[in-house]
Amino acid sequence: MGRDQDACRAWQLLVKFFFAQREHLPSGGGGSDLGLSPAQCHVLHLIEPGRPLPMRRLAQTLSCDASNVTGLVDRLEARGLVARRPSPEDRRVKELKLTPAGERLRASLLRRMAGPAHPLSRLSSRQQRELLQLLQHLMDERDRD
Amino acid sequence: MGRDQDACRAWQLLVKFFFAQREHLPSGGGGSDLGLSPAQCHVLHLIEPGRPLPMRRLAQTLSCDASNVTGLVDRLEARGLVARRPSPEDRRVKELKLTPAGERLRASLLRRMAGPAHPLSRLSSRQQRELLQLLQHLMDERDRD
DNA sequence: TATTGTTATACTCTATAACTATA
DNA sequence: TATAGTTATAGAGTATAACAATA
Repeated sequence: MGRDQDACRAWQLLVKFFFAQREHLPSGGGGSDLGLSPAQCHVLHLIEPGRPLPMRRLAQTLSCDASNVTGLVDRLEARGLVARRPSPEDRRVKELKLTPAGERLRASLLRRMAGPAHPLSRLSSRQQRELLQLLQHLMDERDRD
Repeated sequence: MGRDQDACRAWQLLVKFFFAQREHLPSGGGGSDLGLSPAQCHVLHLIEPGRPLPMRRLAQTLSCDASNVTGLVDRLEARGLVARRPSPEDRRVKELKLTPAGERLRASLLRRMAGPAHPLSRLSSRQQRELLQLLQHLMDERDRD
C-alpha cells in the first residue's frame, strides 16, 4: 500500500513539475517567440538532421491522423523549414528532411530546451545521477521498438 | 561537466518518458474515449469538487488567453459538466464548479490517469521512494506561490 | 487489395482586439 | 482607470471520410 501511494504521489509531482517546465518541452512554449506552434516545434524536434523521416512515421510518432501531417508539413514547407522528397524505394512514401534554415531553427529550439534555467539544475550531482539511473531503469522496461 | 551531462540526459529521458505516457496525463489521450478534448480534460482536472474556481484563475493556470476559457467553459457547460456562478464578493468574477455529472466524469478521468498500467509501477518500492524524494526536492525549490 | 499521402469538411483550440459590466 | 468576462475574427490543430497513386 505504501508502495502504491509513493508511486501515485510521485506521478502527481512529476505531472506538476512537467507542466511547470513546459517551456523546456519540445511542444511547450519554448518555440512561441521563434514563431512556431507547439505542434510545429514537435515536428522540428523529431526530424533529426541527416535522417529523412517518412510522413507516415511522423504521424505515428505524433500519434495523430495522417491527414494532419499534410497540413502541418505544408506550413513548415511554406516557411522553408522542411522539404518533401519521394522515397527512392517506395514512391508512395514521402520523406521529410530539414532545410538549412530548418536545421538552424531546430538548433535554437534545442538550445532553448536545454537551458539556461535548466529544470534539473537545482539537484546536486549525486541526485542527478540517481534520477538518471531511475529513468534509465524506467525506459529499459519500455523501449522495445 | 559530468553533472551537466547527467542533468541533460535525465531531462531528455524524462521528456521521452512523459511523451510515451501521455495517456496518463490530464491533457493526454486519456479522455478521448470519454468524449473529452485534451483541453477539456485539463479543465476538468483543475476544477476540484467543492472548490469553486474563478475563470481568470483557470486562464492563468492554463496559461492561455482569457477569451479561450469562455469557449472552453461554454462547451463543458453545454454538456452539463460544469456550471458558472457569479462570485458573491465581486460580481465581475464568475466561479466554476463541477456538476454531479462533471464530478463523475472527473473521477473516471483520474482513475484512468492513475492506472491500470501505472507509469511508475515498474519501479521497486525503494526506487519509487527515491524518485519521490528527488521530486519533492525539486518542487520545494519551486513552489513559492 | 492494401498502403501512402492528399483533399474536403467540421469542430476545437488559440491569440488579438474591441466590447460590456463591474470595481 | 483598471479588471473579469465576452464577442468577433482569424489561423492552427485534429479527426473522419473519400480519393489518387503506388505497391
